[in-house]
Amino acid sequence: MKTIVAKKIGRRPKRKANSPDLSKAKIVAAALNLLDRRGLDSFSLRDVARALGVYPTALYWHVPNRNALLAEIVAHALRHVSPPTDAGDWRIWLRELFRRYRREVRRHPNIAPLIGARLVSNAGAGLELVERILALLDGAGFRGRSLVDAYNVVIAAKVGFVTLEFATPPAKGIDDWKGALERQLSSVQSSTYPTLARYLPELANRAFILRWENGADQPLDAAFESFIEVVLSGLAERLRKSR
Amino acid sequence: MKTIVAKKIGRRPKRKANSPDLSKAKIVAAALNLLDRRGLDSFSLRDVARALGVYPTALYWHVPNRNALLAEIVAHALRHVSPPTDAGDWRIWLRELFRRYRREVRRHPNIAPLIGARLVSNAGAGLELVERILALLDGAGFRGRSLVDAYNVVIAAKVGFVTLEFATPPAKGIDDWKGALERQLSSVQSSTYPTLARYLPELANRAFILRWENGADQPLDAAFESFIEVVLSGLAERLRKSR
DNA sequence: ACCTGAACACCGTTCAAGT
DNA sequence: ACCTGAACACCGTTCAAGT
Repeated sequence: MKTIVAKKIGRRPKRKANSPDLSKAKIVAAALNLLDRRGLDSFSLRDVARALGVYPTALYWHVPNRNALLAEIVAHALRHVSPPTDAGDWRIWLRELFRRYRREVRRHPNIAPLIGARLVSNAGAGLELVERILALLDGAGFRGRSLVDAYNVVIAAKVGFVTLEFATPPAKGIDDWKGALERQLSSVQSSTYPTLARYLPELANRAFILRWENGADQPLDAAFESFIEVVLSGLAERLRKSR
Repeated sequence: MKTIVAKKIGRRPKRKANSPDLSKAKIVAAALNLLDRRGLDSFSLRDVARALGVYPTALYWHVPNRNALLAEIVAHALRHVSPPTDAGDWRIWLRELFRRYRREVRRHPNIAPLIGARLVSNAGAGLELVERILALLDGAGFRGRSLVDAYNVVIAAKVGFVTLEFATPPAKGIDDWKGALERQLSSVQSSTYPTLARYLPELANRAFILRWENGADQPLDAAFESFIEVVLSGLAERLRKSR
């Protein structure tokens, strides 16, 4: 009797002293940690549960399913991409946004296959950033359909390059795959592929399609900066023409 | 008796009359067909085997593993992206390349998560296209590090936008996910997100992050064309500066 | 050479049961 | 409310065996 009363009146019981005390935040943190270490191909809910010392099915109280958890992981990993404070020129602001985004993804490269190629992680970051980009482009002078297009160009540029740069290597049979690629490259003849043969030293493992490591091991810094400048000056050109 | 002799002497026995007669080409074709209809999330080797009327393990004689098969699928789906014949200006050629690439991906939208986000499909298309792009950029005037950067910019642009545009919606719980997104958008207040609220009709389901269908149902034609022009004029600008 | 067939070590998810 | 525990319907892959 007393205990029942105490339960009803006292503060929250805390279950047991050293109970796992699961929560969505803990699950997401453990899952991101696992994803960082093992990659998406070997990521499983059962491993997450194991890491938390809990039954696999316990996760389902806090998370609806695997895809939803993956979306939460992405949102959590990118929570600090929040836009920088206003700078004068819109180009400076966008440049900073692109760099910050890449910097955050680089901290958790294994989320790359989840950001560009899956719609699930869409609005995870909230609409704050969307509003800021729209306001910025509006302020720069984009209007109507031009603004919609410019917005899509910005997002595609922001996410596209980074998704490619950190694309995950195959988990299974990586050695065979690497070997095949290296053999393919080393057998390049200047008679059949003259330009490729000439530039091969600068291109091998440092250019898309011709690499066997991703941005986690071989960051494409120079290419990324070029990409930013191309997009920014291209946008500026479009703005000039639209008036 | 007769049959046995005929078997030994006659041309290749064909095993049985209506035998599956498996081959890598047949497997890839069946697999792509399945991928087109069901999506990557529900794609399985066992289903491929079922479609071919064969034991799952039979596939392993022709294909080393699942990832390798996925790479073959992508290569097969994009086999017609071969570069168009030479045009005068490098910009015209690249514009045509971008459009052709998107057109082919659009025929098999479910390969999108395999192209940008997985290194496995790297050199599947062969080095022919790489050589042509390099030669084109060299001819346009890019040299040394500028050429390497320009090449990476071109590939990132070519693959990036399309990967995003055809990013796959979540297979599980799609209704919940859609509902949540639509509710989030319909609750946008002009007091908190003024620009977003103003442009919401043009943006909803027609802009990255704010859509619940991908390019297969809602193609972003205008945005794609803008993206191309931004990249091309940006590259031209860089070329001007580099001399 | 090419496929069958059994087996292994996994999955995500549902649902009843406990506390 | 939150977790255990059993169970279901799957996976990819290895390996021996058949023909």
